[in-house]
Amino acid sequence: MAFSTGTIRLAVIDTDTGFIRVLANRLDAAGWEHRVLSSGAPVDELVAMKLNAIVLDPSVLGPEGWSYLDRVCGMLPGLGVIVCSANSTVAQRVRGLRLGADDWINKPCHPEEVMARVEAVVRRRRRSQPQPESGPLVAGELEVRSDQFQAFISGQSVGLTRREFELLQVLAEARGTVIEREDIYQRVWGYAMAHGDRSVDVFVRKLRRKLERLSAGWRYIHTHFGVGYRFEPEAVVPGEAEIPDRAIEPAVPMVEESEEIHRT
Amino acid sequence: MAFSTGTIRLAVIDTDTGFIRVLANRLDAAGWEHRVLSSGAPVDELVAMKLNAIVLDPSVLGPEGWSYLDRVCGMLPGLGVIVCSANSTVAQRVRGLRLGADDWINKPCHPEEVMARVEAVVRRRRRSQPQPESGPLVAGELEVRSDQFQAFISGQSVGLTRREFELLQVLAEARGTVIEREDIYQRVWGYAMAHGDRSVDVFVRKLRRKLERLSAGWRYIHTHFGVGYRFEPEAVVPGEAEIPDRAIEPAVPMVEESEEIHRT
DNA sequence: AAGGATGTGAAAACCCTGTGAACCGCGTTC
DNA sequence: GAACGCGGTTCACAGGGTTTTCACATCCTT
Repeated sequence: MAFSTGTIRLAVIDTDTGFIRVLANRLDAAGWEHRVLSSGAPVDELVAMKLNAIVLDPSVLGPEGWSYLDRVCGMLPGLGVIVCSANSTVAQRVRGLRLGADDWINKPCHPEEVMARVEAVVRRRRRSQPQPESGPLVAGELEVRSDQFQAFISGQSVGLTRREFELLQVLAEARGTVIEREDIYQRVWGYAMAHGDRSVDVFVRKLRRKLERLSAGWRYIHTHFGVGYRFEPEAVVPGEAEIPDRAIEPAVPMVEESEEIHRT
Repeated sequence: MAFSTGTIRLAVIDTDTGFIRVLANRLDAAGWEHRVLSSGAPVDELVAMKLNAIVLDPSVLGPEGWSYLDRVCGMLPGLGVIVCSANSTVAQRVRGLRLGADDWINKPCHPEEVMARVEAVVRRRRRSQPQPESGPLVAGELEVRSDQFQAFISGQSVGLTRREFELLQVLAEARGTVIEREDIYQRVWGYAMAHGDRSVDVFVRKLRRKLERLSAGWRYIHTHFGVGYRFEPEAVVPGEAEIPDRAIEPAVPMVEESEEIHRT
């Protein structure tokens, strides 16, 4: 499972329009979620934004700068704080860093460097902060627990192998979205899928079988012909199941055909 | 692994005598344990020093600078790396930070600022693991006492060596959670696991053997094929003999039976 | 109906873990 | 100073679980 950088949520607190515009461009290009604030937001608002880091120019806060910095660092020990100011002195930088800032950059500065420093700060924070562990993902009767590398149905382990589990996780995390085979392969195997490789199909088969054994009344993985697969827990209606002429795949009841097997 | 909170252990890799002398004075005054190296030490030597951070001037390494930086950051993800160089370009700083450096300072610089930045980096790394040390951890018949670097079963010492104890501690602290081999190695040995290293397996074997000798009725360490190990005390049910009764592939047999290769 | 795509079952290839023992480096003992 | 005990590392092999590969059946779109 190779997560790329994992997108970063960032807030920029500054009023220097030139700097902001250039930086925002780069942030957009890199796909970071960001927001620009023209004044110091209350700490609880920052909390609500669920940020990874903030870039702060203390000059927009005036004399309140130090106390604001202190408050933010104290209240949000998990937040990365990068100060970016013009004309700072050594004493100021030392004071800021001791107060809890993670880095202090001098303007003018290159947006690429700002981003690299934010990355460095967030990287180190993530490494040490054992992730809050997003609670177990639940869907239908299924429970996917990433801390166990395993899925459970009514408390029982589904007995998935590592690959099977990662496949399920990739699909389940995209709940409701169709993912193409190439993407699935890329995300689970970590490299590009060779032409004609059937691994994904085979693993979907194994997954379906194991899930079905413990959760017979539900269907979780749906096929989208010519595209890929989609995860979506759906209770099987007794009446329209088990169509005799298609003993193998009742997961695609004819009634829903246009919905199930449709290449958009 | 767990360093005390106060003092910082630092290595300075530089040959700039003026800079070194001034910095060393401050470090002494602050009571930091430090060492000056005039060339890049092999990674395993750095490991042995149990450092919190290094301050590195890549110019002493010549063209090897980048690869050295890469190697150090890759092998010692827990080490704080502060690069301190003269005449660096934005591109160089970005590259260094992306390679894994935590900060990049330009010379000339004030020693106080260097120290403040080192503190900031180390603080980031520590902030999360302030495990105020809970009392002795008890699991099944086992009692893990970190204050004695030893585990006990019904009052008797299990006779663990240091590595064995640290392995047990890492696993036991994560009670119930599967930990991957790479993570285990990283946390116990302190640096990245080389591909193909079997140390973890060997130590798990030793641990299991010693635990079993004094607590025959319990199993503590469970294997998760293709992933790693999980600590969880489980009483052995007399009725269920260790008969590897691998019946005719029930596909999802693992309800709660196999004890050695147990994947929940 | 043709042709490409997916479902299936099983064999073959590959990789992981358990295990015992040799091998090293170090500090202690004789 | 050499032998010895200890802890840690590296090897090699066995056994078996996992992944990949195949061949064929079935299904969908054109």
